[in-house]
Amino acid sequence: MSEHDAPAKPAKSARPHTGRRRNEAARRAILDAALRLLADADGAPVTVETIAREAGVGKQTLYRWWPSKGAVLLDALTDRAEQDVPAPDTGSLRDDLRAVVAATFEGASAPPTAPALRTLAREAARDPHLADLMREFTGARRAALREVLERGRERGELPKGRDLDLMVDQVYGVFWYRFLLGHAPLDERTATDLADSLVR
Amino acid sequence: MSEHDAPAKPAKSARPHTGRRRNEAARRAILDAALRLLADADGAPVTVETIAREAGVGKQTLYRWWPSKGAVLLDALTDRAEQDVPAPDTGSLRDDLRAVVAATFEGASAPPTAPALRTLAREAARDPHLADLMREFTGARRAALREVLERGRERGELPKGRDLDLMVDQVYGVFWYRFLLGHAPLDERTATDLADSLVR
Amino acid sequence: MSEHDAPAKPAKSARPHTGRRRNEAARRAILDAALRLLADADGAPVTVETIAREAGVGKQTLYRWWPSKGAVLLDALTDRAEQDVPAPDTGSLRDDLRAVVAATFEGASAPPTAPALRTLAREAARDPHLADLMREFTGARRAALREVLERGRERGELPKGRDLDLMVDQVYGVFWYRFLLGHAPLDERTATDLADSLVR
Amino acid sequence: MSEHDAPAKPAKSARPHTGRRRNEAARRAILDAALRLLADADGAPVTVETIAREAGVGKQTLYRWWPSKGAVLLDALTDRAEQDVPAPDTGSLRDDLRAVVAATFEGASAPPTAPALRTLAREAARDPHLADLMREFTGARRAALREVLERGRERGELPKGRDLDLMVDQVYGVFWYRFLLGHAPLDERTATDLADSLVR
DNA sequence: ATTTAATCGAGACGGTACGTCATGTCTTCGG
DNA sequence: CCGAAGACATGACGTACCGTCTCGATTAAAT
Repeated sequence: MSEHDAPAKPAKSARPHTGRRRNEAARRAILDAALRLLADADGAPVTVETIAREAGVGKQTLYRWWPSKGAVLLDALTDRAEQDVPAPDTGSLRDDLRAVVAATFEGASAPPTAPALRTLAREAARDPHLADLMREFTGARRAALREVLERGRERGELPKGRDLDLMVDQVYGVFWYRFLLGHAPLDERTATDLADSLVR
Repeated sequence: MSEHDAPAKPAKSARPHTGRRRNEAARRAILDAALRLLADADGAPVTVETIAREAGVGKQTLYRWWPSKGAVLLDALTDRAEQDVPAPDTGSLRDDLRAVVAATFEGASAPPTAPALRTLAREAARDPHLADLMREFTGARRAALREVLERGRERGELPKGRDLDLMVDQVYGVFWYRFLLGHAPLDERTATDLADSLVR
Repeated sequence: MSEHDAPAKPAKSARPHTGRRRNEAARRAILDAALRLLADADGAPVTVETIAREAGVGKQTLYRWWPSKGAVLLDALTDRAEQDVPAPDTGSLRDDLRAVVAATFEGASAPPTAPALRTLAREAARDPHLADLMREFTGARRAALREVLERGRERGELPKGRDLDLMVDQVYGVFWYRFLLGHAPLDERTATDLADSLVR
Repeated sequence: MSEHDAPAKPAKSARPHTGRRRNEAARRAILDAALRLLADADGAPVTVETIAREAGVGKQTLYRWWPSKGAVLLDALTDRAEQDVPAPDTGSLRDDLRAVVAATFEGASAPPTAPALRTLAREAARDPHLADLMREFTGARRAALREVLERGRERGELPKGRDLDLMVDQVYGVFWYRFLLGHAPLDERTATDLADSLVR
């Protein structure tokens, strides 16, 4: 996820690489600065210029490695939250579901992540490139949740006919809808209710 | 891209301005132009400048009557789709719900509305003012749906403990989530499944 | 010289002008700021951004009225030094010539003008647009000097065969050559010697 | 514009790099490329990047051997036109002068040199380093011409009081002034007239 | 019938951010 | 250790929109 399609392209056979290598420190500085700004400015602009200055980096370096500002932001976010797609397997669908939903709600509501995620969504709205990346990102999340549901169905905890994709979207739909509009809470109670409403 | 110098039929002659009273023709021209651009440019910018030019109107006229570009866009959209909040009352919660959900899905997927709504959501992401308006707009929709649910509960079709707000958000959450990401259909089948999953 | 071709363009008959008029204060502020920077920074960059900031003006305003940074600089310089093309008429070619050359040398060496003129020449080297303007500007100067010479020739102070254009270029050639390279002085003594060498 | 992706025959194969010793072939390739670009792009930018690419050379190789881009350009030009400072000695000042001036005019007007020289002057305007080199270069030319004049004065062809430096600058002043502005010719007729006007 | 005042189209204004370009330095690798 | 490749920090460039602010012309209501 850290790049987009870094791999392969062996091409020119004999010359695997020439020239100075990518500066890992600069990459980190950029992602850190991006995350910091994303978190600090709750919904505020977050300009490319600011990220670059904050990271002590030239704008060009940023544009060299990421196709758009949004890509940096998403990268910054996922790079940190890489592993936290839980997908537990307790043997009970209800429990698994409650855990996943609660973790999703809580993870996204925690102080560093929430504003960052919000800003990210805002940026994705006008940056088609970032929108694609977001689609990819959310796709991964959906897939993880779907697996939990499939396990439950195999255990017979769900009727064969249930539309699993719809169930997944009910979870993430509620999450994003409330997260972005902010008209209702995303607390543990809600998580439990939501999970229960699905496995009824 | 349909922007910079579209044929731009400003209809100059047919709409003299009035003085003293608000010029209704200008208002219509603006809303029409906004809707047209909103629909044409699926996700494209839609600048204030463009709306004004397309409507054959000065920017100030626009800012005189709407507090922000977003307000115009939302106005343009709702002005047309004012009445279509159905809220039927068949006596059966399941049937009412199926109808509302299906109507929501279908109404938003129809050619003129879908791109407009999508663009609107995109604009709302960066325009706090429009975001507020959207909150209001979606609030009205939620209230309408909630009424349907309340009627059902009063008829005993729902247990007392059910969180009606959560049910409402499951409907609109799924709708917006799929509508904006576009990873899964918003067809009649889905509408029925979703409605049924709630009144199980 | 202040613009480029502001006049005329009656065109559309009935509507001589619409929209806000050009802000003369902004124009002055820009020219003043440009001249100040031109003078202060002897050869230093003088960026568009700086001029705009110094003048308290948006960059766009600058680009709206001048086709290039260089145009602003030249305008700033000529706008102030408009009238000082002397072209005296004492009745004696030698005296006229001495006066013109000395005035040219002195005018360009005076503290506010010299650095500005130097910067201008530097900018003209990379800005084709400004180069054109400079050609125009120097052309006017040459024409003025040529008139002095023509008067002298008519009085019989110069043989019919003398190439007046060459004489003019000897004056301005020496001036610019020394002015830009700075290897030799442009003092009154030199002015006299140069004038005398031409009317020998 | 002959820049971004010109056919760019880097002549990759024919010039393997050496290691340890300075690669004379690289030096030649750089000077040749510089001269070619200098001549081709009459007034166009001529970036370091372009020279390097055109020469099939890394930028660093360039900066290792020359202190600035301008140094390369000047080197490229003089390297070729090294010897043509004529300084003839016919015994007649008028004839010597006519020869030098005509040679200067003609040498600089020849197709390969003129655009290169023009670009060089343009670059010198913004590159202080190159400006210094140009000062040196022109200084040498002036010295050569001054010698011719001194010989003439010793032969009594010039009065003791004449300011030789001024005479020199009249020649080179006219040359550069016309060369850079291009408002009048630098032909043989002009050369003769100019020489004659000095020894009158 | 005049005045008055708000409307209209047009468009200039001060800003902010954008994405690109060139410079000169630096780092890496193969020969 | 040279040379090609190319990443890096810097900083100016010219463009796009934003929302505000004049303009002169138009026109309905108040005098």
